[in-house]
Amino acid sequence: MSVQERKERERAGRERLIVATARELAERQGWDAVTTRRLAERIEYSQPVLYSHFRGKREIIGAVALAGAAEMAALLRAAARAADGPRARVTVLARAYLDFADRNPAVYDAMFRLDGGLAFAHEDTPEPLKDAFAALLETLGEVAGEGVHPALFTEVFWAALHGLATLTRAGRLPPEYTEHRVELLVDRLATV
Amino acid sequence: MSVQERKERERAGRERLIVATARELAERQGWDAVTTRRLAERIEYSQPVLYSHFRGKREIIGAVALAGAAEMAALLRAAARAADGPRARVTVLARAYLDFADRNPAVYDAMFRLDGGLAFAHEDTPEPLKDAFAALLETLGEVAGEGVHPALFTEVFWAALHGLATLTRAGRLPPEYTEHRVELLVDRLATV
DNA sequence: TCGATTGTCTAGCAACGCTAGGATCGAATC
DNA sequence: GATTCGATCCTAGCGTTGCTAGACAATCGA
Repeated sequence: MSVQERKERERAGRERLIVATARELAERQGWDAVTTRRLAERIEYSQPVLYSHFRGKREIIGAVALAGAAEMAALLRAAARAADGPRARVTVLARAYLDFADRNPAVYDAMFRLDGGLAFAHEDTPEPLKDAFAALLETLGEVAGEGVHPALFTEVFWAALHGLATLTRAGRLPPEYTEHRVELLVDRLATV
Repeated sequence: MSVQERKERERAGRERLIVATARELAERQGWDAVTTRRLAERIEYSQPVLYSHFRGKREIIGAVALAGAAEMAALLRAAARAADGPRARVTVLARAYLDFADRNPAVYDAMFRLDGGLAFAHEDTPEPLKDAFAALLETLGEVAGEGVHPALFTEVFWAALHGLATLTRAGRLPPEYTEHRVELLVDRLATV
């Protein structure tokens, strides 16, 4: 029995290694550089081993996305806790979101831009993703305003942040005015 | 002299054929299906011919993006013209934008999600892209509000639309409430 | 009519995601 | 302690990708 448990532990450890290595490689050189060959080499196993853990590259991206979502949710909650008052919380939340996207572009892409084979906006959405949205909702729901559904408000606010994050990184928006854009967004969207 | 002109016309025609075929194929089966081989087969030339017109696949995506930008700019202006009053213009503009993204997902991706090797937010940005932004600015600048730079306001509004478009199509946002989100966005962002 | 130039194609390179099938190793049995 | 047997892992290879070198043919100027 203990032998089998040890094997399962080792297997789980190797799986974490795969995900962490994929993330690191993607963050350092972009997702295009995350090939099954390179990834296999880094973890010091052969290619087929990857396929005993994941169906394919897509699922590896999905695993990175889930880990990232958990991390992001924690960061957002920590940021919100550190501010006083609904309005201030929204501002620091927005900054924290964009900061996360800026510091972890590959993880952010795995979560929201790439196809990681994950379900969204359904009841079978993975827990970490639902929780990341919940983290946004907790703070943004406070400033949705009268008669506006908090979830709908959160979706709109989130979409705006997502747009700013992706367009800025793609070079579509000059980065120097990000702070002004955030201020404008919070000013207009948040009631109070 | 006339011979050379004829050849140049034929060459230009073939280039348009390449771009149109790439667009059609991408729209029908997604950009992944747009391989140099398939594209060459459709235009009834061999692969290397593509490389005598474009540096590579990236530049073909870029060409599709430019054509799409011109088309989008015209559509946005037509939509805005059809509405009376600044506020109504903003609403139809937003709907027209999301509609374009929804009807031409591959072109939209070429413009704003994929790397088409185009410059952005610089003075050497291609004219069609600057003009598409200008089309947004013309309508959105009217409702930026006192003391808010029209371009900055346009960027924020655009980012929100872009977020809604991409997150919805990726299945991150349920599509059934799109109209409510647009209403909320216009309500809050537009002054007047 | 002949050489040069232009245009196009065939063939092939390295790298990709993914998989079939054989070797190897460790645990359980006699 | 030797032997079987199943799980584990690797070698090798398939089909496809973007892109290119070099051969070949058609066309033009002299």
